[in-house]
Amino acid sequence: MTVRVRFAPSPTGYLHIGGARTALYNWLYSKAVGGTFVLRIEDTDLERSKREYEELQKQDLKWLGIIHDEGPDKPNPKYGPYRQSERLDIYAKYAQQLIDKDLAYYDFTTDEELEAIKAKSEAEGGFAGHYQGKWKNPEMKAEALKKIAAGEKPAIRFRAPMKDFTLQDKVKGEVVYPADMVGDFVIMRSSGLPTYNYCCVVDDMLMEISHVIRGEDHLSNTVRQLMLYEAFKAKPPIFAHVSLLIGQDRQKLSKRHGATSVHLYKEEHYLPEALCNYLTLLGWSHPQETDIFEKNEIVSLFDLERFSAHSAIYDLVKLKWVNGQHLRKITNSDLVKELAAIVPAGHAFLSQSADWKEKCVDLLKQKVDFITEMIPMMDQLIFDEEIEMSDELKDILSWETTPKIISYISAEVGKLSESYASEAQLNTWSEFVKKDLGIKGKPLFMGLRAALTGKGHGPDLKHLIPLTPVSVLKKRAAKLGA
RNA sequence: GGUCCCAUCGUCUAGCCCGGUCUAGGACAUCGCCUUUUCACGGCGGUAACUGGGGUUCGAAUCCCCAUGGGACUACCA
Repeated sequence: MTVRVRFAPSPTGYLHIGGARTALYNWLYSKAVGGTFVLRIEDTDLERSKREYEELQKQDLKWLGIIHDEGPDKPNPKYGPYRQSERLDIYAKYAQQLIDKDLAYYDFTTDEELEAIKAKSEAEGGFAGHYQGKWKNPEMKAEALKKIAAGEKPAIRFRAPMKDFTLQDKVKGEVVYPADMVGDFVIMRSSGLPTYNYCCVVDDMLMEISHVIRGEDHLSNTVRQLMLYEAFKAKPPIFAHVSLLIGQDRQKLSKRHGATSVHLYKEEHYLPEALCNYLTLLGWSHPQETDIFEKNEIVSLFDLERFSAHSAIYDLVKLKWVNGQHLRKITNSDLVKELAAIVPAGHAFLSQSADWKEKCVDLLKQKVDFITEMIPMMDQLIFDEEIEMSDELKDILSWETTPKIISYISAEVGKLSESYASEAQLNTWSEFVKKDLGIKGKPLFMGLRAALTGKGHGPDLKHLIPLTPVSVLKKRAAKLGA
């Protein structure tokens, strides 16, 4: 069986983190079974849909490495077009078929009348929003055609069959929808635009989508789609309704929970593979319980059997850790490139030697979880000439041995003509302090650190000092001496 | 309100389908120790969970029912 999956976003905003997750699952599955991943744009909501958002979402997907095989920019003539706004004639044609078979009918009810009906049935404790059987009068068709000829614009409503429907969902198992669950529903709006549950079915059917992996929020609606597949005498795809992402308060993930748009993570220079890694694990489990991987590494073992059925809280703390793990996997030369790209123009990092840069990132990546944190860390550790009087530093300065070390280091640093001190030089200083000044143990190392860095703690001096410009060392020593 | 879905450490989860190997495993976070004469990274260890109640069974985290809690849907949004 040829597997064809799709990701079908609405271009009404940036790519949402939840959308990215379902896109990822679809991508993973298509790769796992050698299928085709289709990108379809669901832009039938003319009010909110914008072409620029489509572009932005595509960029976000690309950033994540989720590349589609078919889509508006990679059309297959057999299945396109891929924007619903460009398929309006198709929806009209299929709607007409349903009308002809009396599986759907014209509906002239106004919004106000609808409201009234709804209010009445709710007041009676009945089925709110169920319009079953209301318009089944056969004479109404001729009358409807007359009205249309006169210029009235009706909606088209699908006649919901009064029977149970059963779905075999890959995640939820067997789901039974009772016969009176939904009433006749609109498939074509009076504006001529199709509704979601209808065009989704027409498209999935025509695009020969074999598996629909989507959010659980569509589970209830699936019964409408099942009805339509039956009306079209088409075999429904295999469905997998993955659980939703929620916030700390267990409510649906929204803006008030913080960063929910993928582009925000891109701007913050999160590693795309780290985001994919984290998102994959939020609802799917690795058979070996491995928790750090790149998406290419798991395509061979990805399947639809390992989804969890309950929703997951989106947790930035764990994402931070995952990002740090990926950061430490990047080679130093690649990391140098990444860092060079985000450092402010004219930053001292850029003018250093290749060797210096590699050693620098090697040192920094042990200290942080995000690339962006490397810049302030580097500034503080290496280029900062100022001395900040922390309690820790004050304590070290109060020892009687420390001033001796400072005056010695100050004089020694002053003698240096090269740009950087070597590790050997550091050893010489250290030996002198130990032998000639008679300082050893904690006072030696802490004092040396204070004299050279102006700080109470930090990375190993033998790695740090060769990276620190002598000019900075001189200024620090001068300030400490004063 | 109605219909549907869900329920294991604070969080993500393994185990559940095919009951015993579960005194419930892993990861994040947290705490402690080791390493580093500092910090971080790393290593080791601790605290911490089967929502409740019935039933089936020799035996239930695993199967069934009810309750409770959470969520989704209930649009001429997607």
